[in-house]
Amino acid sequence: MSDFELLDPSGIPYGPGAAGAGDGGAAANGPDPLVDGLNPAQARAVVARGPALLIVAGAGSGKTRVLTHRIAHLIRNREAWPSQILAITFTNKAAAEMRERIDGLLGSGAEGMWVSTFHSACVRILRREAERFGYVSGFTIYDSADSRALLKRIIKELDADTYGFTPANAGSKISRLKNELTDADAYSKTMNESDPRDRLFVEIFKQYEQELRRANAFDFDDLIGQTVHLFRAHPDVAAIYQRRFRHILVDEYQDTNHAQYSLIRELTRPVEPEEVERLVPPIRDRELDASGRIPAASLTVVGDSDQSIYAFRGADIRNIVEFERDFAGAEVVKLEQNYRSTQNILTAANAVIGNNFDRQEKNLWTAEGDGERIVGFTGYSQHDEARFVAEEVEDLHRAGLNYSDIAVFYRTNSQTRALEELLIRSAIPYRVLGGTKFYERAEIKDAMAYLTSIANPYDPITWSRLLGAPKRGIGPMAEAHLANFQEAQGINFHEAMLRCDELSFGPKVRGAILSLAEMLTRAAKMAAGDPEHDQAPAPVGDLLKLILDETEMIEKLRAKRDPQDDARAENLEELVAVAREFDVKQPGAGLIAFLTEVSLVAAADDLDDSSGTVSLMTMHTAKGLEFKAVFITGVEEGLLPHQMSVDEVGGINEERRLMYVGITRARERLYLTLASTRAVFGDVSVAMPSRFLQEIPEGLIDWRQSPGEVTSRGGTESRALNAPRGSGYGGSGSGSRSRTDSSVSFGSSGGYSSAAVSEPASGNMQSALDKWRERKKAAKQAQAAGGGFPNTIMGNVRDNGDMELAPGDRIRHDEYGEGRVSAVTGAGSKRIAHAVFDSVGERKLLVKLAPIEKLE
DNA sequence: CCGGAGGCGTTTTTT
DNA sequence: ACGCCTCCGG
Repeated sequence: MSDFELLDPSGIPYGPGAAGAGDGGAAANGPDPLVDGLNPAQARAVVARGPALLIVAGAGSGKTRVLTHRIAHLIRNREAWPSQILAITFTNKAAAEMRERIDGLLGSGAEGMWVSTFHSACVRILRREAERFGYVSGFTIYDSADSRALLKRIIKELDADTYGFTPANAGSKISRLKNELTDADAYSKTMNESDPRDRLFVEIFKQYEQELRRANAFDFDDLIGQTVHLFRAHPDVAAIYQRRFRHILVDEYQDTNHAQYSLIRELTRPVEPEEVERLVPPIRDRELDASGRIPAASLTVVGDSDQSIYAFRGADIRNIVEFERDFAGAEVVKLEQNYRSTQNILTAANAVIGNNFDRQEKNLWTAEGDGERIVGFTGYSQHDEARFVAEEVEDLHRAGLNYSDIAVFYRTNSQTRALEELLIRSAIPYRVLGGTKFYERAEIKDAMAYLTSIANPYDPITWSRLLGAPKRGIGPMAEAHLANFQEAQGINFHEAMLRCDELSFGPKVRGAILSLAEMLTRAAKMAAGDPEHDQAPAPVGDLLKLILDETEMIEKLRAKRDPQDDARAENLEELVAVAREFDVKQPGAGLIAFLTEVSLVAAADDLDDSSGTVSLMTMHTAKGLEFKAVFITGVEEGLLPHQMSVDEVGGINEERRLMYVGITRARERLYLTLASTRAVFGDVSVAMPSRFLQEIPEGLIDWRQSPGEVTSRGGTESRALNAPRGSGYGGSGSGSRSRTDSSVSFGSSGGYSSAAVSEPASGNMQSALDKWRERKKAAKQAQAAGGGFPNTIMGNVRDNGDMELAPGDRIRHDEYGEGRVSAVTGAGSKRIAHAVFDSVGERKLLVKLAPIEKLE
């Protein structure tokens, strides 16, 4: 991504044919592999020409196929060079796939085509044009954590926390405004002058903008917003891109926000004659229309308003609803035939989404037949639910399904804990997409801070981070002195550190600063290379290795006793591997390209079809993906729809669309699971089945265990169990709570709390506390020894140590009963026993953790 | 200046 | 229940 050419590789600028004048039916006679095999609507979407095209693409209706064929069709018919095409996708992975498929359709030569996300495309433009508005090309891209760190400083400085401002709430408000293309100045004109809180917010916003600029940094929202700003403030720059991109295609258009919409608007403006004159290289006559303008690029958007699920980050459904009014001469093509799912799954999806009153009628259908019924299951708790998922995954796998054909969805990331625990125990390979991502881990951010600072030595957030990692005796005091010096002298942080003799530091601190500065300077030289001495820029892997070696970050982690630190050291080694891989895949691309790629990875980019693992993700991350078997978990009121959404206008409808997205990801098998109690913040509470379940026709769901069964059974059991117990904490008010069944709760929390209450009676408060602490410590140690997976439930922790199992051994499992080991595979803590149980048949168990004992 | 311990807020979804 | 942050003792 070092540079880009405005000319086609063939050397002929803006060439083949008169752009925009194609008649669309180029290959009307004779077979055309790009159109044959498509249904009439799809074919129309491929060959339609004109200023604007909206493809309303229902879930699974083959829109990716249509998009790739459309682009290939344009190129093959010589209506456009690849370099004249800009295709916007939702994730980097989707972009890579689309490029590959187009390559496949054309045989070769889709180079020069821009296929990327909004954010990547904008970074590319901004890096190229940064100097025009006071940035330099090596600018840092702040992720939300960096933004929050900056806001935290500003809020502290302004004492704004006393007015209830937090980095999070100020950040989300700023983000919302930026998505509307409102900057601090514009906002200050519309605000309520008499509200001190509003005035303070404007001050925060202003300082935030200033600090970003001083740091030579953009936040996520800036990437889009500043590009729009660039185009509006510099028509000559805009003209370069307006001229270059003759065909713009945008996927998932229903999830574009105002800033993204504005970007598209800017890019699809004609170039006026006065700008045409200033363009270099010179314009050919055939690029111009009769009035001397370069005509507007043709725009194709693909979307489905039923799948709009990003309103919370500013997505505006009106962009797609009003498209026809917005872009004169727009044609609309509807794709309703589904090629992905069975009819049962589609019927359920249609039934659910049909409850949204504010939509256009649309029905998905398939020619493929009904398929299996949807399976429903209600567990007593989220662990019960997770156990069902794990067992069912194993059954599917035994039935011949690859693990990578299976996905488990949930509404919130916190739901992964219970699922992971059961998957680990069942020895099912899985992968969590999104959540706490690799690049968000502290140790990774620490190491990345060095690389970022090399590219942008003006960035205080990054610099502050690397000063303290690893600990080297440079604390907040030293940092503040250096930062003041840096600002006063107008130099960058590395220079300020090199000149720390001019400040009065003690010898120890001074030495630490100088050796750090020396290392950074050396690394920066390596990164830049030296063209005069024929020295190429150093590979990113070498830079990273230098940093890790000199700082001894890995060694220091290994020296600690905490097993978590071993995992951190491994993560750093993994990072080196990632960098090396980047160097191989994009030789000579350079440090900035690496940093950009890392900043813009999306959750779904991690998906690897060949990994052979079950995929866990939120339903948001699942958008655009498909799997043979899909589990939607936590289908409960308060979770799906989420509690937070019920008060928001349109909140429920958006949740319903989310459910719709989830359902329509499934090709063959769909499971809907829930639990009748769920632990939230540690407290167990009763969960009700989601309203969305009632919207699915009854006969479609095969309930293995219905919500009704569990409530009645669990209720009876739990009442007997908890009869003397009162509500909440104190157990003394017993019996006062037996009015309705809905207030019963299960699980161990009741047991624990009554034990805690009775403790003071038999001793003093102190000893009870000590005992509790000891228990907690023991649990922690056991967990660490057991491989350290998160959120093990206390009392459930197991460690079978080095239990020896051999084929033929009899074992007893807490849930499955007795069985016989048929084989043992794997090694060490990952040893897996394959066993046949008398009651439930074949199961795989992780020897170290499974609740089993060996029978003699 | 650094590490541990206790206190507090946290969870809706993401580029 | 957990992790982050702050406060306190070396």
